[in-house]
Amino acid sequence: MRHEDMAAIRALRLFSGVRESTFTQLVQRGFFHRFPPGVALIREGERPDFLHVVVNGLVEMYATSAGRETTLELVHPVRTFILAAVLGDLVHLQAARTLQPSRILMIPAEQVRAAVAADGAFMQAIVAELTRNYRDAVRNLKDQKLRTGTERLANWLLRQHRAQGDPARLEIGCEKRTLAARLGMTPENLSRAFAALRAHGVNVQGAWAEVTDLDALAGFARPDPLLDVED
Amino acid sequence: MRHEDMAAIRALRLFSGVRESTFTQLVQRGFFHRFPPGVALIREGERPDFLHVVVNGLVEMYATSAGRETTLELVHPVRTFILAAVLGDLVHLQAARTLQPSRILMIPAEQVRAAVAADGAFMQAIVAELTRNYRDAVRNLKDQKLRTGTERLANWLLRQHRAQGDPARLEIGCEKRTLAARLGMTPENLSRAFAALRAHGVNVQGAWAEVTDLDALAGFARPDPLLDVED
DNA sequence: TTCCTTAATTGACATTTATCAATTCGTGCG
DNA sequence: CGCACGAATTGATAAATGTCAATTAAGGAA
Repeated sequence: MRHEDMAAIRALRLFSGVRESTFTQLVQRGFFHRFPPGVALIREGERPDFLHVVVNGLVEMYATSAGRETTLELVHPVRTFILAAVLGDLVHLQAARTLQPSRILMIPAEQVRAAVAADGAFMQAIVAELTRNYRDAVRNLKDQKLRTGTERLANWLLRQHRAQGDPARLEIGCEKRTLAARLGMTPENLSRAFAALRAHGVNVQGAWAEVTDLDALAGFARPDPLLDVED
Repeated sequence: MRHEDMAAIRALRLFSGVRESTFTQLVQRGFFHRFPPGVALIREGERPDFLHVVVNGLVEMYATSAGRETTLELVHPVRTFILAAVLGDLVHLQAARTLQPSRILMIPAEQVRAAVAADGAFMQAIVAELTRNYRDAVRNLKDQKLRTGTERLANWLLRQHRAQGDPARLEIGCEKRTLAARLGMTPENLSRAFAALRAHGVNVQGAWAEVTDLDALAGFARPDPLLDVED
């Protein structure tokens, strides 16, 4: 494994404060895997074999029911996913697939559970991480229930803009169809939402969006610190 | 405190396996409070003072943004709420108010955090509880994104029917306006959804709903074990 | 009981969102 | 380079949901 990958993984909140021996054991018992885009990593309803860490690429968490499908989250590097299922050995409520060529560290679930029992600091970090996951889910639920599709897009753009360091042009970072599913709308309606935001200082051009009038966009989006700012 | 209340609280997943001394200290440092209906217990954006346990009555968790409001959860006895915020000393993402006269045990947040540090079994129980909360939130998000309003109502009825022991008539348990907000729709649309379900074996009469044709209702609702069955 | 207040329902209409179809755009491959 | 394929956009229409207004139903207080 590359040294900078290791450092990035070590820097994860999930491992902050854990003993060096705990961390090295977890990583050494795990293994890296490369996947092309479109590979199913996790299926709904199955039990977890590995805790996953996206080191490179992009992973989509999605869910289906009665023939419909939606995207719940996009997992960028460096982040873990399916922690809750691994800890409780519970069936996956979400499926996962690669959207881009991705390198993923897979740590055997049994190792994670053993490490939790052995290292109190790791358990503390896990409590913090689960708290974060829970609160992100609540924020997503509020976003979905309290805002229209165009408002969700506007606020997503504001969050991205900020996360990317307030650039002149921000990168969308995934196909628009994926963004649409993530925001809980159809691709057609995402197009119309982008069109509607032209009147509020947003210009889309392919995979990039230019924010020409931040105040106008914020005026329309009405961002809410409890919804749009992480802890 | 009544003995049966104490027993019910002790039986909470959150306290399963914790040392007797941990439990008694938490409860003794806490205190009971009675509230009439409609009392604001928690405000969004504030920091947690107490971990709450609903021992009696009914509490609504709700959230607002940009002038809109929605219900995220109804907390029935005996259940805790705002655990995640208490553990991390994080601002509340949800507000809480009583819907019925309620008795609530309030445990100082500082006590909870101290107990976590002192009792490993308590921390384990907390990991399990946070996992559950997270997964419930994910289920709610899937419900919201993958189903129409009428389908959410149909599946809610199926879950209630089962939870109440498959009775001939099930109790709705709250005002319809509250149920509407919980299901992410307006009271008007809830009325229409109930009307639509008459064709699928459901008869509403005031605070009760009669399921005359379970198969028909299930055929319409298309319940999903990953969505409608708890772990 | 009767009155009064609020919840619930119903209807008419507006808005939002989804669906289907038809182009257009963009990118990668031959 | 041009072609081919999938993504994205646009238009037309339908379905779902929200809003406003009016009416009915239900529950609590005098």
